[in-house]
Amino acid sequence: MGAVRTKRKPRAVREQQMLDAAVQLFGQRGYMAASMDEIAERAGVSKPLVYLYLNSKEDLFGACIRREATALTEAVRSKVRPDMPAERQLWEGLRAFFTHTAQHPEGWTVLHRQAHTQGEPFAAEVAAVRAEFIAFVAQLILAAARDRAAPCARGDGGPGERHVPALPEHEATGLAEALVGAAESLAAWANATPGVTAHQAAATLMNFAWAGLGNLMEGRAWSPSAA
Amino acid sequence: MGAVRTKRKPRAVREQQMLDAAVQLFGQRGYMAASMDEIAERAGVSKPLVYLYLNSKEDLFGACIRREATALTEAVRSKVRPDMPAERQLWEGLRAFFTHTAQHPEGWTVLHRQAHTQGEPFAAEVAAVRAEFIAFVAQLILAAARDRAAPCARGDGGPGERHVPALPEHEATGLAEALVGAAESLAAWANATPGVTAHQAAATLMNFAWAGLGNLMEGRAWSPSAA
Amino acid sequence: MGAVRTKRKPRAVREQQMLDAAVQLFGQRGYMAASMDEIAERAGVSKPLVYLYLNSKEDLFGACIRREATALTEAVRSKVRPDMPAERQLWEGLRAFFTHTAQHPEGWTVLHRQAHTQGEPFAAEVAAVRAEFIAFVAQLILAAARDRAAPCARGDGGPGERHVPALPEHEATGLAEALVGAAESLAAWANATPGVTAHQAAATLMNFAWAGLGNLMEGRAWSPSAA
Amino acid sequence: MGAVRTKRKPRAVREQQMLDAAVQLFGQRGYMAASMDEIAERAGVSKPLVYLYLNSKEDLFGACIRREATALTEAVRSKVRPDMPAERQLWEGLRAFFTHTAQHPEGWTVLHRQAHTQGEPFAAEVAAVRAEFIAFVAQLILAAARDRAAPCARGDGGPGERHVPALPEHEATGLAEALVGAAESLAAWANATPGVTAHQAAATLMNFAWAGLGNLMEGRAWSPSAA
DNA sequence: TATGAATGAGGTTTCATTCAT
DNA sequence: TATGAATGAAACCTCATTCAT
Repeated sequence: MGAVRTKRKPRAVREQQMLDAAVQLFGQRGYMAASMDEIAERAGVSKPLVYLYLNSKEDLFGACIRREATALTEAVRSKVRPDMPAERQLWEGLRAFFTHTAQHPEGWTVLHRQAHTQGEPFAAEVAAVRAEFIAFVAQLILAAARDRAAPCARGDGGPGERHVPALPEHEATGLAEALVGAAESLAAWANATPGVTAHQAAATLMNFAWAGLGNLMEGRAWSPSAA
Repeated sequence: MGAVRTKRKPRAVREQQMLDAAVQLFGQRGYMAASMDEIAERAGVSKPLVYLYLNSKEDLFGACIRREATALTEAVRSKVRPDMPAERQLWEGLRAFFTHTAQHPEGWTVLHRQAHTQGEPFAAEVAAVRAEFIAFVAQLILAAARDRAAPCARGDGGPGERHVPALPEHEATGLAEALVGAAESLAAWANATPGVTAHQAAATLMNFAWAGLGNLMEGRAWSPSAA
Repeated sequence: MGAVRTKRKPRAVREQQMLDAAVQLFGQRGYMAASMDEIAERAGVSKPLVYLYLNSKEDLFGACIRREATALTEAVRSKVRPDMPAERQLWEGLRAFFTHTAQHPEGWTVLHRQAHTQGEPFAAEVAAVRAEFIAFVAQLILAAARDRAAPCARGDGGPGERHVPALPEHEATGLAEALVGAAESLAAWANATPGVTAHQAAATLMNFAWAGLGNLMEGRAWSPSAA
Repeated sequence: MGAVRTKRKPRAVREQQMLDAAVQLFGQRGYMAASMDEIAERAGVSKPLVYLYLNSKEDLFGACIRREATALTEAVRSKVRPDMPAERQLWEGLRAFFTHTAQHPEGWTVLHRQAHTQGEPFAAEVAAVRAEFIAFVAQLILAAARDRAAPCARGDGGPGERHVPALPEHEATGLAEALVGAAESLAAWANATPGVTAHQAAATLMNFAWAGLGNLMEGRAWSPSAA
């Protein structure tokens, strides 16, 4: 069965067909359970052609990961301008993220679920992309901390004013990790829950995170002793 | 080569050996890449015995998931008493969660990474456990909302007092999803980052989440128009 | 069709069946053209069993080479006693060699034809066995040279007597190489020519070689200028 | 990667390029392990062109064998004149043989090693060439026998003179087989041993063979009872 | 209870070969 | 003349699973 087998397309076209099929199947079944037979069939080509163009199952998987990671990164980057205030950057970034993952659910599954599961070449590859995201978010958090601190610094300097130290970088990374983790989880949830839009998911997360971060930066840290 | 093969142990003991081996290997290699041969060898028994006791690879994987899910649930439940305030419940629950995942990294990997990537029987099983967690956390959030609302309600009732409506359940679920997602992510991060203790991970997450939730419940919701 | 598939034999038996089949097919078709499918079928077992016991096609081929090389070496060694005179040792060795190669033609083909053809692991293996043979024959030639020289030395010592220098080792190796090459070639010829017995082949080669060697050692070397 | 692909060469040139590449690869890897892909690449042409000119892998291999066999035969034949004495013919022929095999090692490998190991079409082809060589050498041996016998016959006819019967043809063939086998073996040995020249190899073999043959023809046959 | 012996089915990969231009 | 695009067939190898003891 499979797709109709059209003939004699240029290489680039066929390669995209293959990657599309592969992302779908890797997303649905996982790396090992997706067979090259099935991928070739869904791409509408014969198996040898897949090997001719993409070399091996591992290489094919790697190509999928790279394509999807690049697409996601681009989608987010294109919406985030460095001259926006940090808060706005975060909001736009999250919206782009949830929008993209909603439009490419299999791609997102491959990146989020499957790539980690396989051995070192792939785990490392997605880990690198993810680390970039984390670092970016950590920078935003630090920038936001400065943004909030500035008005205070410009304040009256009266006796009640507490100096707000810059958030330690190490702490910012932990927070970024939490935020990104929450985002990843919400993306899967939004994809699986009908009626939840990307906009809503982004708003939920901003609600959850932003105000909390604000409090935190103003020195009102939560402490176990309070509980 | 393989564990020492001692003889004639009672069934329960043998079964635990097998599950231990299986959890290790499923965690390290994934469901498909872990072979029954290797599992049997690492368990120190012959392959037919594995089949005699656990029926099939699928059943074995299911048994692993159930055992690990139960253990994790138990670990958390045993630390959370319903008569604690919601905030304390959340704190203790998170601490238990991070402690357990740190002590059973392969089990956590099986639940978090591997179970999702296989077909329906397992994804559903682990999703069910996760849904319980989410529901529990959502309840805590709603309870906390009430806790915070109560003092206000008991307040002076002066003109400035705004009535805080109960957080809508749907919203609470989204927040719980985000919190649990953040927790899962932090668990993996803490396991992979030397020097991060379960205590610290829990505190980071409380810091991140709790204050924000508080703000949110007091009506200071974040809104995109502000950005 | 293949052999009748009898059941539940002990491992050692099955392994010999497999090696028998493999030697036959490797001999007839060559390493690459012989398929594991066909080997398994001819051995009367399923393919996975071949892999279970012999690991891989390469290992199987290696096992064949080692078995056949050992058998040939043993056959020759068992007939050659170091206390025989060199001439007798050579004769008995050649007879044993031609007898064995006549009785195990496929084994001989594997050693002589196929093993060289494949990459390094095997070429080296047979080259090692062959080098042992060459060295052994070279020793015999040198010993024979001494045997022949001795009576002369015990001669009258008159003015006509020329001292015969020990044959240089390097030369002996070249001669041994030629002799062994001739033997190898004659073995194939004898196998392919009906009516030529091992005894005759051995006698032909002794005729060809021994007298010539004798002349050579007595100083009557052939020289191009004579031609 | 691969040879530079120049354009529009006449067919004969292209064919030689292909045969050159094929002989190299068949010699290095063997018939089955050499792929048409690699041959085409090394020849600097596309694969369909190889098929256009040479039809199939089998035909290509056959063409290689024929080309190399013809070249070797020509090289030897051009140095051997029927009016030379048999001894001289043998010496010149051997020298030409060792010289040619040293200059065309892959071609020699294809003829000596690879052609035999494949199925019937090729083994027969190279066997035919070899049979011609053997027959030629057998004739030389018989001729030499007559050369040697003649002077004796013309001798004094004194009482000690034994009549030397013409060497039986069957015997001559066996001896020729041995000689050619030795030559083949020495060719491989000389190719693999640095510092051994074609001249030396030829001399070694003449030394080994000629004197022995002489003895043999003079009736001093070796006999097992002597050993 | 426990295991050595055995296999059907299916995986990835490669190859010789052809079509359409 | 020459080639990029494409594939049927078959190779090696592994796995989950069962049988007979």
